[in-house]
Amino acid sequence: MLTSTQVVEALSALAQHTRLEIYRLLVACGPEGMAAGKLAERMKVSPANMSFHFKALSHAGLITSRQEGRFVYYAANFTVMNGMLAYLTENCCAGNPQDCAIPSQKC
Amino acid sequence: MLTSTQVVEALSALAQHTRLEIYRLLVACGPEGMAAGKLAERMKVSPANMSFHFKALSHAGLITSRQEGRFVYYAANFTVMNGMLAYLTENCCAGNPQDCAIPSQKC
DNA sequence: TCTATTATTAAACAATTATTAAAATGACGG
DNA sequence: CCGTCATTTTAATAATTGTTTAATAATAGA
Repeated sequence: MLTSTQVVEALSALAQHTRLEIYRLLVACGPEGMAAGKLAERMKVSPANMSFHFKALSHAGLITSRQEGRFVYYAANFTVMNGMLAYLTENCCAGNPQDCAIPSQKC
Repeated sequence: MLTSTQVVEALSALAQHTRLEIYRLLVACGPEGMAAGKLAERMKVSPANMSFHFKALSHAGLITSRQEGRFVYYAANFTVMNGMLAYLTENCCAGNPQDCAIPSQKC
């Protein structure tokens, strides 16, 4: 279970065009992930800027990294994404995943 | 279907403590929604600041508003939330809602 | 109409974020 | 060790965001 602070952090990390694309790409890449440089080239973003975005994503726990020789591979971590989706579904969707139905009247 | 730009906008709108709480509260409130002032009081936020946050949320399409006498009632709109969840599930979760499984290797 | 109430807008400011360029770190092969 | 490659860090800057205060609408009731 994620705290609301963790959810806000994850939302912030994904609330930016470049980072949402990075995450999408890493999801498609699978558990092996992709080297930082290759990702930077693929996204047409400078390596320094890429590092900045990696930091935001990994601080939120959305990606992991591992060193392999001179390369650093990044990969998507689904745990936080799942936690975020669960939080939004339970707390912001009246508990109805696919069709957020009419919620109970409480005001 | 939401565009990635719409998804980023929705994520940005929710990627802030006060606004996530506003949305949560409005979901719990149901379709009748809640008056702006009451919500501001409940959240311990100044009316002006509240208006600022309302604007972000309604610009993203996450809430709607209606005038009723002197009051303006805000209510959660599930359409965009659903679209956002669908986008994240399909594009950022390898299509596996509740357990984002091991995705296909593409890199 | 005058006044009180409810909410939004505008202006000002502090704080945060995204980007770039330059310097620094760490890893490998000779 | 040296030099090079891959990445990160730092510093500087522009742009965006969140908050406050004051001013402005819009509505309702006396």
